[in-house]
Amino acid sequence: MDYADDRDELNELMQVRRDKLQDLYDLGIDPFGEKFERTHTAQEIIDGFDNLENEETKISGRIMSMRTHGKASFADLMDHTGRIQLYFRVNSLGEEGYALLQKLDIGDILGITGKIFRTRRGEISVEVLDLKFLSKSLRPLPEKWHGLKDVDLRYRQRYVDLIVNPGVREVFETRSKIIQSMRSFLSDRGYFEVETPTLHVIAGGASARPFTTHHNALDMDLYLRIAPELYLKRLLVGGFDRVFEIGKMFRNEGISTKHNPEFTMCELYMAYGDASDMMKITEEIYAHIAQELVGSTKIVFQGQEIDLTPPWPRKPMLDAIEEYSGVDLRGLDDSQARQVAKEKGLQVEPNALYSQILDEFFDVFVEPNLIQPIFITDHPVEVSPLAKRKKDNPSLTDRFEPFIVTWEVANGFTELNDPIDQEQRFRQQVAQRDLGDDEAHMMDEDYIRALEHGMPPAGGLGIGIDRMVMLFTDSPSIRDVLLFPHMRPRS
RNA sequence: GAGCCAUUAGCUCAGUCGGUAGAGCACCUGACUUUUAAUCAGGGCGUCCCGCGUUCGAAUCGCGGAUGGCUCACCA
Repeated sequence: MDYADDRDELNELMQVRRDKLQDLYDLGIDPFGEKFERTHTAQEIIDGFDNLENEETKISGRIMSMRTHGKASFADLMDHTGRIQLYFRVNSLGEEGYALLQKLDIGDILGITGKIFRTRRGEISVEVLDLKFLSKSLRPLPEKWHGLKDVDLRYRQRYVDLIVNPGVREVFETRSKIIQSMRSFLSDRGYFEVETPTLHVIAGGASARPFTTHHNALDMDLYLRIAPELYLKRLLVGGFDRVFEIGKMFRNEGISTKHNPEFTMCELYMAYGDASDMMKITEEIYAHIAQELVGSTKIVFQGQEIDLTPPWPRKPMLDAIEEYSGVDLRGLDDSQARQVAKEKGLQVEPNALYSQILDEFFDVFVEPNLIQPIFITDHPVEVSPLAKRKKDNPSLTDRFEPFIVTWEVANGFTELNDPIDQEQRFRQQVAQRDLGDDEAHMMDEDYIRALEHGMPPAGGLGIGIDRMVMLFTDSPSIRDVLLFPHMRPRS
C-alpha cells in the first residue's frame, strides 16, 4: 500500500506528513500503534515531582510544539491533564532512535518511556528513553500562538478546538460537574431519577412548536418531546413522591445565542408541595452549585457580579410591570390593554389579548432590568395552562420564573391537579390552536384520565441546564456550552 | 424570517486609487547537546467563499447565492 499516494489532492503540509508516514512503514514502525499503559499523567508528574525525580515513567499524549537543537531537542506533550516537556538526546536514544524525530510532527500522539528530571531552566521534564508512535497526525493543527479563532470552524471542528484552545475543555468539564452536582443534590433530597419517552404522540407540557418524525412499522407521525412534564406528573399519580429527569428537549424554533433546537432541561416534581417549595429549591440548587464550583455564592458574569445568595426577591409580574413601565395593567380588558400598550409605544396586533400585551410589557420594560436573581410570580392563567390558580385571584396562577442577567433560567408552579379545570384549560388551548396558534397545547385525554385518578398537590420546576452552564462558565453564547451546536451543513 | 458586518496560504491576519497577492506562525533545507512564542541562514506554499456582470484589466466595483457573527422577531 502506498501511503504517499493521492499527492495531487493534498497540499504540501499534508503531503509531507504522508511521506513521513510511508517512511515509518518502510522502517517497520506502525504509525498507528497499540494500547499503551501510562504510569503517570502530565499533571501527576508535575504535582509529584519531589518524589518522582529520576524515576522512570510512561506517559502518553499529543505533541503540541517542538524545539530542535541539533543533537538535543525539546517538545511539549499534552494529555487530558495538561502539558509536560519532553527532552530528547542523541546520547540516550542512539543515532537511530534520535533520527526518528525527523518523522515526528506536531499533532502526533506518542507513548513515551522516560526519566523524570528538571532542566537547567527549572522546567519539570521527561527525558525520552523510548518513543512509540500511537497515532500519526496527517493534518496540521492551527497556529500555536493564536489557536483556532474562527468560530465557524471552532464549532464545526470541535475536536480541533478542544485540542488547541484549553479553555474549551474546562467549560465542558464544568458542564459535567454542574449536572453531577444537580443529580446528587436532588438525589440527596429524596428525588428519584426517571426516564420518560422522547417520542411523543402528543407534544405537551410547554408552548412550543415540535419536531415531527415518523414511525415506519406503526406508520404514524410522532413528535420529539418539547417537555417531559405530563409524563412526570403521571408518575405522581402513580405514587412516586419526588421525581426528576435530566434530558434533551426539542423545539422547532429559531436559533440564537440563547436558543438551540435541542437543549437540556432538568424537571422535578414534589408531591404534597407547591410553588414556594420550588422557589426555595431553585435558589438552593443555584447556590449549592456556585458553592461547589467557585466556593462562593457570588459569581461574575461578563464583568458583572451576580449574587446568588438565597433568598432571592419575589415580585408579582403585574407589580414588576408597574414598577418599570409606570403602568398598572390590573383589571383591564383586552381592548383597554391594547389602548394602554399603544400609548406606551408598543406594537400590538389589532386583536391582541390581555395576556399577550402583559407579556409584551414584561419583555420590553421589565426583563432588560432583571440582572440580579429574582422570581417573577403570578402569571396569568391564559399563558399557564398547567398551573394551579391562585386562591385569592383565579385569573392568576401560582407560578414563578426566576431571572438572572435578564435570562429566564427556570419555570415552576404549583401543579394543577383538578382534572375538570385542566380539561377546560386544554379546550381553551385547542381553541387557540384552531385559531392558528401552533404553539398552543394539544388535548391530552390520557393525562386528564390520569388526573381523574387523583394527583396529590405538587410543586414542579424546570431548570434550563444550558443557560445555567452559560452563567457559571461566563459564556455569552449557548453554542459555547454545547459540544456540537446545531450548524447548517456546509456545501 | 429581516437588517448590518465578515469570508485572502494549514492557522492568525495585512492588502492604499481597479494594475494581477503579502507578513507572522506552521512547513521544507542547513547550523546548533538544557530550549521553552528557542535562535540563525535559505526556500516554497493561494479555487483571494461561489457564480454572473462592468472593465483593456477585479481580492478590490455591481448583482445574485453560500456559510458564519451580531441585532431584531419567536422562544427556554
